[in-house]
Amino acid sequence: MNAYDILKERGFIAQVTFEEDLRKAFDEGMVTFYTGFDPTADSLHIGHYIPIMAMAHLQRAGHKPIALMGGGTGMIGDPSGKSDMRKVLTVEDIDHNVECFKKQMSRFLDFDQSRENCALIVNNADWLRTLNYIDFLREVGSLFSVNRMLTAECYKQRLERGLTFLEFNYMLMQSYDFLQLNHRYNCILQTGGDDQWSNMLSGADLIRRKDQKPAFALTFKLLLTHDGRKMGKTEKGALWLDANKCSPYDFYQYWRNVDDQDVEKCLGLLTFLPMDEVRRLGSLKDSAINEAKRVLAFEVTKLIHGEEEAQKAQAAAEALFGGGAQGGNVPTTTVSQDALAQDARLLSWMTKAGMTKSNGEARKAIQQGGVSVNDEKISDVDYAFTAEQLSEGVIVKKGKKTFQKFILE
RNA sequence: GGGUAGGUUCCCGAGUGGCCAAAGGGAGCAGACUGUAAAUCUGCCGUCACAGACUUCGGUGGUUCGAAUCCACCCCUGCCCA
Repeated sequence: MNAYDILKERGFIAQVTFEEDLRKAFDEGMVTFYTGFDPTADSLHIGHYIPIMAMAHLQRAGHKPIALMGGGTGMIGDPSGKSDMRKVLTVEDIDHNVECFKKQMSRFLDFDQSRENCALIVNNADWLRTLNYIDFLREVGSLFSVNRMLTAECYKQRLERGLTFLEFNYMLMQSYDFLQLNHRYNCILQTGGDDQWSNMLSGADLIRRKDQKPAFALTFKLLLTHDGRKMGKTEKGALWLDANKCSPYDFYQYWRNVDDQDVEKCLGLLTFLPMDEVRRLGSLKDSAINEAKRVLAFEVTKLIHGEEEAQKAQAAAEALFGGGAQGGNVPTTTVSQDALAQDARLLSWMTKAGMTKSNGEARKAIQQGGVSVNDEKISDVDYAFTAEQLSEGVIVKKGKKTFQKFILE
């Protein structure tokens, strides 16, 4: 099956240039393609996941992925979809973040150098940080029409709110990246999120105009819920792929709780399950669809955190929601003797464990009857743990879905 | 640089001397109903040692018994002009 059709069938594709030519290129041999990542944080989050999955699919189909780290462009900040100018990062921050990204990506892409289509990681700092301004203007700047740039959707909004020259240049930088990758690696396709469409188009255009060579752009759908909200936001912020920033259990729970209407879409985009299976699971109705959600949560957690962690998360979830039993891998907080002696109150421990944002919130949850300890509802706001209790471990439940285990050190 | 409109709690957005921890909406949390779903209804929604106290309305000073509200200077943002 053609690589393009695989992506299409699984629901990845939002916009493409020269659809038929690109499909043909995939058929004719190995296509080298790239996706850019802005290293503005020290972990990837779920928003990066779709492009990475797409890269993985394409690599499995025999094509060669390049993950381009925006070590240079990260110093500018992409204005697309941002209402305010981004904070400008230091060189040290960016270099650190690039390292973190590399690690996480190696779970999905094959970097084995002995393969012809092994994945590459390239940093655009290599050519951007040493760029000569005059040369750049003559070589690239002369090929861009400001008039046309101003009509691009990504700038329109910012024109009303203010746009700095620094940010305005982002499009040129990104286009120049594509040109460089084309020269260095014969890369002919850029993929990315749909919010990048205009930047990507201008890159492909640059190659076509400068070198009269074919170049393509392909965007993926953003991961949205059926009613158009961005997926992957939790009360703690973005859904990070790093286990320290978002535990495998929480990660599993997020997918276990997706809306019915979004299950099939998520299975197609976020797992490698065959599409027949995806469609079967997606067609389940009423409470039967919980089966599909279990599969989704397990598969996605497995891809990101490994099979062992996924199994632990699933076992913990099933024990907790199945009723009573002390699940194995619930997020756990260890309590030292000293700390207990200082403050044994339930509400302050809930806050320390991150179940609630403040003691006040914990207090309110208790007052409203939303907290139980070992399945026993707590109504006393001043409820305190005892050492005997904690030596066995205690499961605290807030609301229907938030569990935390406390155990004496 | 000049003129002008602004900067309010997680977000949007009211408030123009005491009745303001600050309307309304959204998000979030909890309760009911459910399928660990959605929709709906109800309560909560600055912090704390929680019937009380403390800290917030761009920043710093000032006027006042009392300031988110008035004054001065400063910082930031939009728009118009150069």
